[in-house]
Amino acid sequence: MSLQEMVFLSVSAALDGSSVTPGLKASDMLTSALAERTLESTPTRGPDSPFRPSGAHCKVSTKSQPREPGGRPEWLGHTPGPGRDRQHDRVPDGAREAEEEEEEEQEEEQEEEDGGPEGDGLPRRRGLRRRRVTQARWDRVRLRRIEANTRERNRMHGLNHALDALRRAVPCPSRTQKLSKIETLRLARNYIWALSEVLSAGKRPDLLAFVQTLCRGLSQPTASLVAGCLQLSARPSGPEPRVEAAFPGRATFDTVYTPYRFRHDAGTGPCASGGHEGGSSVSSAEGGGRPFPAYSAFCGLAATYQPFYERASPECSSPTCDGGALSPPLHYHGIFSLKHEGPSEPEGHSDPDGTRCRFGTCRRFGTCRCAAASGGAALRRCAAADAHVPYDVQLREQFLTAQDQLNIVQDQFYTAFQQ
DNA sequence: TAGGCCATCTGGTCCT
DNA sequence: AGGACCAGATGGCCTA
Repeated sequence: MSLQEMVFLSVSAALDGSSVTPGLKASDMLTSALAERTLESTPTRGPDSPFRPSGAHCKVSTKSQPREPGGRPEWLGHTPGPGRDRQHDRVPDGAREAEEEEEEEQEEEQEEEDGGPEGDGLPRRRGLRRRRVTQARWDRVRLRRIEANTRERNRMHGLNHALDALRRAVPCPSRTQKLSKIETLRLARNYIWALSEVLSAGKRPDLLAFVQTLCRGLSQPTASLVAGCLQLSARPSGPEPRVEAAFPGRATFDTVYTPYRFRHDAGTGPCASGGHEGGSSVSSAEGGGRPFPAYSAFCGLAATYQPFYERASPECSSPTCDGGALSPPLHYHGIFSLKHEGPSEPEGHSDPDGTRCRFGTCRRFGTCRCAAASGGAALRRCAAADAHVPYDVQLREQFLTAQDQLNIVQDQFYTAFQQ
């Protein structure tokens, strides 16, 4: 926006008594316009900005030439700002910066005493005093910008790592086509929902219905990919055959209800690295990389259990309702509390081995919350620590295998959002 | 070639 | 003051 345009807009806004830019008054716009003029046409955005390299700068540098974290961008060394003295680039001396800074401050103090740069004797208006952009100041600003860029880059890398972990937690990890970020989040949400429905139903569901739940809200390519990974042709409509008829045998169930890493990468993925990922405990506890336990095991136990869930509110029962009041249809003694309740803090204690418990039900304390935040490990530790209820332990320990899986997916989901 | 996806830069805002 | 977080802008890569 040119100075003329900004002045025009500012005046117009002043006449209207409104702001041109939300949160920015007309007077502020005028001030900023003057400040821009003061900076002697040194835009901070756009292709002419000294803060960004001209032309290609983004993906090329990271894909073809991976840039070292915190490394000095190539453009920095030889892209002087407009009107800059190239001599300064050859003398990046800290002493020189300090000297300039001192000189600058002395000049400003002198101007202050003289009553302004013009020396007219009038008291200088502090609010309008503009600090001149010196080389030292310019370098400092640029250095801070570079550091901020590095932090931002690392932050986004962490977010992407969490998303990768989430991709491995959901079914259908295609080695040829990576799920996009948004599709990964949607699929994870659907997966949580589908597993919750399995647990809440307490019986073997239709495979097709399961897959349809997985594919809700996904794009057609992703839905086809999911269906393909689950060895099911994507059919948006039509009769829903019983799983037993369409896919006899348990292998299909294991395929559907078992995340990829438990089938193929058990104990080797990021979840095996320990930490907060929560998957290693499952692998080791179940026999060091053994495939995830048979689906029927926990289904049978679940069927014998008392109803332990509450259905989600029907006003928005479809996972396709993005941003709506969507929660998995399971609320199991407080273990799951995604959206409606939110994560609660433990009620004044930790679980027996000192692990902070969140979200779950600890058998020992009854109201202790654990599991989701730390995967199934914390819940298992809570269970193993109590030796006075062997029957209950056995039942729940077997049931936890399914619970663990759901917790892990939720854990990945939380991790992705907490990054 | 258009559109989707992504990485990066950037400035603003909020928080510690 | 400095860092985290956020959203807009930009341009590259890939695919239909």
